[in-house]
Amino acid sequence: MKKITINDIAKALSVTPSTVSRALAGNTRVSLKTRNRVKEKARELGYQPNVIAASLRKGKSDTIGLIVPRVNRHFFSNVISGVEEILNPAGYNLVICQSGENISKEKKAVETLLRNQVGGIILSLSVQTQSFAHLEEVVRRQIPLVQFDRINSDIPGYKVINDNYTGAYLATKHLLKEGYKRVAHFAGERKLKAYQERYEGYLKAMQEANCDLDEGLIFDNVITREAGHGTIQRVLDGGQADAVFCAGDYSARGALDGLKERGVQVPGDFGVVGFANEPFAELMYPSLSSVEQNAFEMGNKAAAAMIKSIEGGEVVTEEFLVPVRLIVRQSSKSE
Amino acid sequence: MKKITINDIAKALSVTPSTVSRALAGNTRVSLKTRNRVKEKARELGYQPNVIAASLRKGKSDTIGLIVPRVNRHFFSNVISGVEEILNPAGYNLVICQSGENISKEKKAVETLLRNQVGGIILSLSVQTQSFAHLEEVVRRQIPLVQFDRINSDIPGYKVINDNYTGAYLATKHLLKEGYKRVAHFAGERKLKAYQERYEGYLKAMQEANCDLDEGLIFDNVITREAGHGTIQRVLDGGQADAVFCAGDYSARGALDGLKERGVQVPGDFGVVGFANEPFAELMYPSLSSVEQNAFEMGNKAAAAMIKSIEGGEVVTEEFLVPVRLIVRQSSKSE
DNA sequence: CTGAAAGCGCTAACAG
DNA sequence: CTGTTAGCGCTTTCAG
Repeated sequence: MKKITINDIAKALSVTPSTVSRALAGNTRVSLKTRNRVKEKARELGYQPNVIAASLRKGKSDTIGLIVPRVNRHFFSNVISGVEEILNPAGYNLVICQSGENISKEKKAVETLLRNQVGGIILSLSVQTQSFAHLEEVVRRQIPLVQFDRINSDIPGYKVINDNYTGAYLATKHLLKEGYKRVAHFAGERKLKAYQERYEGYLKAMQEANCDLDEGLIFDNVITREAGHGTIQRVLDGGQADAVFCAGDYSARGALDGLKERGVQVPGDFGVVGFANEPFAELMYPSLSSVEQNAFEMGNKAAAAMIKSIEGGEVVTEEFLVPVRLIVRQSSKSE
Repeated sequence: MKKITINDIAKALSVTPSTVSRALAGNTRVSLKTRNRVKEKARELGYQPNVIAASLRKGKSDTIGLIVPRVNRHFFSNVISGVEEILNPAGYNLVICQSGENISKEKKAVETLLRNQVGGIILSLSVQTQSFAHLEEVVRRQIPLVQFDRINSDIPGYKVINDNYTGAYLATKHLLKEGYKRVAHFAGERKLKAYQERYEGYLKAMQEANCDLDEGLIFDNVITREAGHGTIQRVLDGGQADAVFCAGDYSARGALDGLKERGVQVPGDFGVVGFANEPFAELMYPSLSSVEQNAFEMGNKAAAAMIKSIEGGEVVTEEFLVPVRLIVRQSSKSE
């Protein structure tokens, strides 16, 4: 029941381990005949390569680390699928870590991946993250780093982001076109670029419509269902808005809950558009209009960028924009 | 920009690498003073242990592999969180692989994990899986294996499962109690124990109610939304049932869609209960009654079982039952 | 309490 | 086309 190694194959065939290693790697410098004998014997003995040993020797591994805030978010789990779809056929393995939207878990995840000598790290920042020493360390160690969605532009390397600006612009414009006049915005953590861009897209649409830009229409850091639910009450009490564009579907859901409780007619008296097109959006009553992000494609692009980084050698700083599209449902109709 | 190793620390302190290794491991056989000097110097130099090298030497790693059909299923992503909650504090890392409900991807995942010398594998079988050579290989190699949810009882090792039987029993009984007479069952792949048990729980409730057990009420392998949608048409055409207990929420959702299209009143004319309590269950209209599985706790238990396997040494075969509960919503009321 | 030495399994110069 | 040799970074006997 001993583990069988290339040495065992070598002995059985009276060749050296180097030859076996080369043969297994498909190196054409060893004769086709030998290559086949080696492969045959390997199968016969039930040989399984020890990638740990190979990684140690090569100082590199074919494992890519992926850090996401949480795997049970529709968006992130689809990104994961997208990443896998590219990475697996290319011979890379994926290790997934969760930061739980928590900076210290994020740091620990980075550290763990580095200690495991991963070949590269793909990550989306936690909302909490404000300091970036852990990312700088990755760069300093020359480990390829690809950021997606929630990124920090100051860190070198490839980045893959949604066209948040356009999505927000379209969503807001749509509400205005449907006849809503005073569109509020439930923003996310604006220190994160994704949320800042949604904010800007919203602003742009409002300015184009010559809306009197009221700071009182902007509510920062409203991303959870609870926050959405609480904030919509304040909006209704103040009476300053008749619609809201939310930077996320969860706060939109909370807002819809709150509106229902207060007996406000949606759509009609109040319009709501979210962002992310979570699976629950189409199931709600009224169904929630939302901006769909192409999570799967983001995953594809991030993985492709990672492979390029690894194989390219040098660090390239470039941002890829993934298009989004507005999905109009009931919550934002004119009536 | 060289990587710093224990040798560097050893040189800087004029001790040997062995001492550094022991000191870092907290071995009390080295003096407290030396231990502190080593740790201090390690910090100063920015030392990061190379777990790859340690794993190679020890022939074991602190990485646990987790194989799930897909991460973007509510149930599985919650299991992941539950597993992480136990594993991380215990000093283990988690590698997550997706089988995509596909036997060959599942086999490849197992192989990859073995090649990476993981310390153990936690998995839930893909629906497709009918042959188990890959699991036997894991056992043969003496790698701890913990199965959860979709398990094969013939493979040795710990198993963590839902109380599927009771859940199905309660769901079916509830429908009967609400006045539905002829309850159909949309079963899953009955070769999988989880689905077989749900089937048996259903049977038991039907028998207790002295229902004329009609084979025509049982529909095998109906787990997707599409299958549920298609099958409910046949049920309605046949007119043999006035309610259905589905082995999963997706088929229940499909059934609900189909019933709505046909203008059948739910609840009232037809009752529906699902299984899994997916997030969409409470949002549907009518909201879907379902059996909630405690995914998070399953994850906890599976992780704890894994640690026990690793630390215990010998293979213990034992099944842990995780309780479930029926959540009654609109779709199964009497009217 | 610390050191010396060997080796986990594999790869990659360098030779021939 | 194949062999020799050295070593990736760490842990662990065995000595002392």
